[in-house]
Amino acid sequence: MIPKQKITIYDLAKRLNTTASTVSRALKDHPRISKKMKEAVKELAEELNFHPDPIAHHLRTGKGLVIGVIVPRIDRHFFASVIGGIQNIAQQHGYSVIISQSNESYEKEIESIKAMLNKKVDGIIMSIASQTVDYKHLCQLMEVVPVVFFDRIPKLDSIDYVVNDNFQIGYKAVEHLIKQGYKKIAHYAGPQNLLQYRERLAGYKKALEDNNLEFREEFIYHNTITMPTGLESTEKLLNSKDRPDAIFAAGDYSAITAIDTIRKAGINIPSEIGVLGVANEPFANYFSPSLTTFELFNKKMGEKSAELLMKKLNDPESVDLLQTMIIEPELQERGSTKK
Amino acid sequence: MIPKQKITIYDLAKRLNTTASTVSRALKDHPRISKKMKEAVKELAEELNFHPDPIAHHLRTGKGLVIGVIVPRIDRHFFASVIGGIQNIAQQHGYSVIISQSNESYEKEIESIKAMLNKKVDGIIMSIASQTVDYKHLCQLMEVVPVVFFDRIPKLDSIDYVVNDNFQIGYKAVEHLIKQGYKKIAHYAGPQNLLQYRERLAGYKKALEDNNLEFREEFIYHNTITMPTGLESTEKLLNSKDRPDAIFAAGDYSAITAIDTIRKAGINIPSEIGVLGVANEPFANYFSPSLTTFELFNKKMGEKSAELLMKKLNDPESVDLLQTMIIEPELQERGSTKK
DNA sequence: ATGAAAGCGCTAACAT
DNA sequence: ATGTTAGCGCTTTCAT
Repeated sequence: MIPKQKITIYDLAKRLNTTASTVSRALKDHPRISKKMKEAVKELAEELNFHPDPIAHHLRTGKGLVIGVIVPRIDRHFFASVIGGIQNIAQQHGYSVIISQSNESYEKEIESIKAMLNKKVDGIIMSIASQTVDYKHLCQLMEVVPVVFFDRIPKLDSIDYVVNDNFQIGYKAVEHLIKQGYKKIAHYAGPQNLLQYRERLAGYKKALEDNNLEFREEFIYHNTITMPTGLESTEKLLNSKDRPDAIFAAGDYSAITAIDTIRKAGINIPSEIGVLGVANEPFANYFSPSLTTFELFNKKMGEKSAELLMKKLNDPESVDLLQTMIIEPELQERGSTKK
Repeated sequence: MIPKQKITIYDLAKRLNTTASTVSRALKDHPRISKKMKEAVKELAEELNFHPDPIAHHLRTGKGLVIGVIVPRIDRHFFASVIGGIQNIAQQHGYSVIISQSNESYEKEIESIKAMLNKKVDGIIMSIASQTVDYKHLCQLMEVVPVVFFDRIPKLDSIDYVVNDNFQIGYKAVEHLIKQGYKKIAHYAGPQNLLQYRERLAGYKKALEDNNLEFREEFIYHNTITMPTGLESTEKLLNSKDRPDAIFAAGDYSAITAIDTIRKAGINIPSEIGVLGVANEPFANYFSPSLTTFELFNKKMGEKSAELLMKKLNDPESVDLLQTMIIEPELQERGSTKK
C-alpha cells in the first residue's frame, strides 16, 4: 500500500532504459508515444506502485488539484452535509478539499481567503459569513481563482452560485399554513443582510397578499433564527395582545425553541398555534409534535456546487460562463402544523 | 489582499541587490544575517505583499504544513465538531486541514489513507470506520507519518490517541439510573468491534455488579445505535415479558427513537421507563421529555488530537513518545430519567 | 517516437 | 554575513 522509498519517474526511466520525459508522457497518454512504451511504463509503474508526486506537479504546472471550502462553521449540520457533498464530487475528480471556518466573522473570512490562496487552491466554494456586508474581498478573490458560492451568496452580478429557492420557501410555508386554516401568521425572520432571509420574507409577504391576508409589521420577529432569540421572540409572541395562530420560522432552531416554549406554556400545537421551520434538521421528526419543515437537500447543494467548480476548472470554455442553480425545497408536513 | 503578479524571493533579491538565499534566510530569521538586511527584506516583503510559495517550499523540504483528517462521515455532528476543533489548532500552527470520509467502509478507509499520503500530508488524525477490523493498513500508515487516533481507536499497542472515558460512561450511566430508583436496566449496545462500545458495556456490567444487580443477557440489545435499530429494539423491549424499567443507550440516536416509540405506546417517561443516551446531540434538551445524556466535549477532543499531532510534528523529541488523553464525560441529568 | 535541457520557487550545503 | 550552486520531481519546449 505504502511506497517504501521515494520512487520517481527517473527510477522508472532508468529501469526501462529511457528518459524521464518519455515516462512522464507515457503516463499521461501522450499521443506521440508508442503503444509499447506506454504499456511498459504503466506496467512498471503499477508494479512499483508509483504515484507521481503531486507537489512537484503542482510546482511545475501551477495546478494543485486542491479546492478550498470556506463556511461560517463546520459544526452546523447544514454546512457539514454540504461539505460531504462537495467532498464526494471533488474526490471523484481527484481533487482534495481543504476547509476553513469564518466563524461568521468578516475578518476571519478574509483571513480564510488569504490562507486558501496562499495554499494555492485551484478554486473556492464558499458561503459567506453573516457579518459580511462588504464584498470587495470577494470581487478580488474572483479575479484570482474561480469561485462558486452556495446558500449564503453575496448580492453581486456575475457570480456562480447554488441556492435554495428561498422565495418559494416563504411562499409555500405561508400557503401551507393558510390551507391548514391558520389566519394570523407570524414570521421569525433571519438577518436581513443575508439575501436568503430577505427572500423568505418576500415569499411570505407575497403569499399573504395572494391570499388576501393583511401584512402586519408586528407579526415579524426580526433576527430570530437561534435558540436564544427563538425563546425570546416566542415569549414576546405569547404575551402579545393579538396573538398569532401560526409561526413561520426562517430556520429550525428557532422553530424548535418555539415548540418547546409554547408547549411549556400549556398551549397546544398545532390546534392553537402552528409552527413551521426550515432545514429539516436531524431529529426534526422526533420532537413532539414533530416539526413541519422544509427539506433542503444539503448534500445535493454541495454536489452541485462542486460540479460547477469542476466544470470551471476543467472546461476552459466555461470560464466566462455564468452558472447558477436553484434547488427546490420540499415541504415535510408533520404534526406541528397538521390540525 | 491578493498578489497581482507572482512575486518570488528573486524579485525581492534583485530589488535589494542581494541574492535569493539571503532573502530566504532573512525571512526566517537566520542567525547569521544582519539585522539591517532582515529589516530591509521584511519591509519589502510586506510592501509587495509577498508570501513564500508553500508548494515550492514543500517540494524542497518535504514539509507541507498540511494534515489529513479521516472520519467515517463528516455530517455527523460529533465528527463535524471534532473537525472544528482540529481546524482551530491546525490553523494556529499554520497548518491546513484536508478531509476525507471513509463512509464506515474499510476499503474507502484505505483509499482515503492512500489519497492523503499521495497528497503528502505531514500527519493524520483519524477515527476508524466501523467496518474496519483489520489494522494492517494502520500499522503501515504509522510507519510513514505520525498518526493520532480519536474516539474510535484500533486496539493496538503504541498508538497516540484521544478518547472519552467510555468505561466511566457506562458506569456512571447505570449508577445514575440506579440512584433514580430504576432496577431493571437494559442496554442498547453499539457494535462490539469498536472498543468504545465494548467499554461502555463493560462499565455497565461493573456498575450492576457493584450495586448487586444481576446482569441479564436478555437486557442487552446488540447493535442498537441507529434510529431504525432503536425503533426495532424498543418495540422488542416493550413486548418482552419481563420489561426493563430503564434503557441505557450507547448513543443518542437510539435513545431518541426509544423515547419516541415508548411515548407513542402510551408509556410514561421517566416514571415507567427511564431513558439515557450518550453524546448530547443538538436538541437533546428539546425532546419531551428532554434527554438525559453525556456531554462529550467533541471540540475539545479535536483540539487535543490536533495538539498531540502538532507536538509530534514539531518537537523531534516527541516522535517516539506515546501520547494519550482521556476526556471525562459529563452527565447531563434531564427529564428522561428524573422521576 | 524519443531525448536533452531548462525551469517552476525555494532551501541548504558549501564556499568565501 | 552573504553568495554560489545544486537540486526537490515534474513538465515541456525544442531538438533529433
